[in-house]
Amino acid sequence: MSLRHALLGLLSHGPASGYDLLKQFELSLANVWSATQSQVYTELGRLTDNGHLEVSDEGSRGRKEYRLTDSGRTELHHWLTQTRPKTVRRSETLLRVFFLDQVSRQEAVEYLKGIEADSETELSQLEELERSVPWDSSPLSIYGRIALEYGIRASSSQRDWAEWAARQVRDHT
Amino acid sequence: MSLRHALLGLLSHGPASGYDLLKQFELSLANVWSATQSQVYTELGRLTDNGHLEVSDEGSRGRKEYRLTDSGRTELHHWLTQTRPKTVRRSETLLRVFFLDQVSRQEAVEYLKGIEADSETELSQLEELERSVPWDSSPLSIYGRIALEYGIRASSSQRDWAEWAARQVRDHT
DNA sequence: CAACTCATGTAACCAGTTACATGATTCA
DNA sequence: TGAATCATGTAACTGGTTACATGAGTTG
Repeated sequence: MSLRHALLGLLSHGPASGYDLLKQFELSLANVWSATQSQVYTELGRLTDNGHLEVSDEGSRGRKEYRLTDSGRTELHHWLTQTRPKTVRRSETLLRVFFLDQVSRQEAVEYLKGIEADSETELSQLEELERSVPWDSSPLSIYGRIALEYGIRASSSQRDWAEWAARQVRDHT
Repeated sequence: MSLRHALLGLLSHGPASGYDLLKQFELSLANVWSATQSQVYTELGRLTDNGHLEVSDEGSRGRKEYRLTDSGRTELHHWLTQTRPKTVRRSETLLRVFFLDQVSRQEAVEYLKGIEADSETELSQLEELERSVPWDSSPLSIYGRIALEYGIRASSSQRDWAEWAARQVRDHT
């Protein structure tokens, strides 16, 4: 369960409300981990119950500000250093490739060209993002830049693969 | 819900039992889509109820063989040509990168070197698989080869990224 | 004062995992 | 005859999505 750790991680940079955290999921974390509103509020409740977080302030409009406890910080550190990320082996894109023999060759090429176009679009967006962020030498900047670079390399690699794959199918005699 | 379409896709190559399909998930589909035993049997029941599949034979030991109906074939074709794969934006690996500023620089480098090693291992396994399969010019071979190539490119790209990232962190003054 | 944003909470549902339960057939 | 394999089914649980519900403060 990584949502728990995403929340602990975000709160390691300082206290925030559920609403604040939700914005972070939509903005900075959008390409890395998604979370819904109901999920965030529910998990904040659980993390408070088990002592990883505490409500540090209650503001207007029912706003509650959460702060990481020592226990929460320990849990975050443990997750970062003592556990290995589990890779999810589930790609809808690739699953379809497996069954492309069920459609005409032209339809298969169209599918792969669609993937190529989507990857190209994503790549452009990430490159634009890279240009627009004022990178400095702070830790956040360094690691944010590294995460972004991952996305750039991944979408570029996927674009090249899709282009190659479409050619394989088209040229196949 | 792609498990449904994975089952339709597998059955498009001919009738099979739940048990047979489970083997396919463990072998050929392992790197693309995973499914558990309970999931497969439950979904086969649902697909039979809604007419996408039919029980074509009942063998010994309670074995039931399922066959794709016209309705099922139509659904598979529709999924392949009329719907776009949705990309899951959820990477535990990358989520951790986002919070690496919470651990020492040495721990961060160790984490990234670990990713590099894991990607390298995966790459070797996929390359070994590629060498061991007797590829021919059948549709299954063509598309299987394309799917495998995706994995090879992805793990190679991830390895390079992790190596680069570790260097960024180590050399950062 | 209407529209918008801030802000939280919960219920119902869907997909996927783990675990339990059972029994038939094959093979050494 | 005991172990392995074939074969299916279901219950309990976890993580994630969609939808509903409510209300306080801000801004034009």
